[in-house]
Amino acid sequence: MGQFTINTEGLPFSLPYTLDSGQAFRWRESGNFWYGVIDGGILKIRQEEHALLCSSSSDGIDTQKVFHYFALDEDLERILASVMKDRHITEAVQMYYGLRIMKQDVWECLLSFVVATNSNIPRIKGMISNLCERYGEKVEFEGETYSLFPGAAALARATVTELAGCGLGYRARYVKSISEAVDSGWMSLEEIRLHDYARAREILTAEILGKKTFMGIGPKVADCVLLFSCDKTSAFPIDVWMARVLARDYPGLFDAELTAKLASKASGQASLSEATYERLASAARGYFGDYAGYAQQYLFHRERLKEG
DNA sequence: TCCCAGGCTCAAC
DNA sequence: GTTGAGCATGGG
Repeated sequence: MGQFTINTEGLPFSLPYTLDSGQAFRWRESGNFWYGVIDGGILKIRQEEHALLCSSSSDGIDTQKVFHYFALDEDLERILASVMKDRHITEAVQMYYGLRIMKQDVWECLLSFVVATNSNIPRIKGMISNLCERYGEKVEFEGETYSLFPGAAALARATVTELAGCGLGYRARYVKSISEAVDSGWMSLEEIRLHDYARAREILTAEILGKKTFMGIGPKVADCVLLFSCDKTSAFPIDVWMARVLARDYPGLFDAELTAKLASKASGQASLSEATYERLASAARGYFGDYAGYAQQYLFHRERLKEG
């Protein structure tokens, strides 16, 4: 039950670019305000010239929490300067200046991107919304009822059929087994967060006897989770949109063989093998540096909006 | 109606 | 190790 204002003078930040760039799927805009869930409570937020006007459903959500969630404590100017290596990324940065990589909850981020595979953003929002409405705790705020993101225990209790009923399709069994792994403590998301990028990614995509430890988590999902919720800013997720950008604007980064595989991925004809994905992402990380993930997000956002 | 989507799994080479 | 089919579903 708090209202507070955050002074953002001299702090490059765009709330709409950040919330609408495909890194989080639960924020909703209504009447000049954005509504979302942070830390088990509701946050209502609007950006003005030099301030963020905030209201929240709980006292736990304060200036410090909001600052951290939107990564306002990061030196964006320095970060962007470090990735502006060419005219393509420079143009994207200029167009969407102020877009930040949020620091999301790991569990919500992991489930969201597992569910996101081979789907599109509007539909992803629908699937996640269904999961929240059916399995999430309810919170009252300003006379309306909001649903929190369901915990691992609640989803582990659901049957695969029930989960599929949320529109998840074949992803339902991935959600079920990952929920069970987290609920039982077999998979520790907080521990994964503590490792460096390479090790964390190794754990997420590990295999036992030639089979995935956690079904539904491939290299791309892992990169999204690491970038958006584990502070691994060098992670460079490559989906069809990014394959398109790389094939068209960055052919010089890869040899002929990799460029050809990028092109077939970009046109939806084939998906990338784990080894190919790693070669591509590694080249991109090497080129853009420690904040390659920021470059990726600006390029992704621009590419997606080109369609209109 | 058809095509596509913040890909992944699994069998077959 | 690489490749290719199959996958559930709904938005455009």
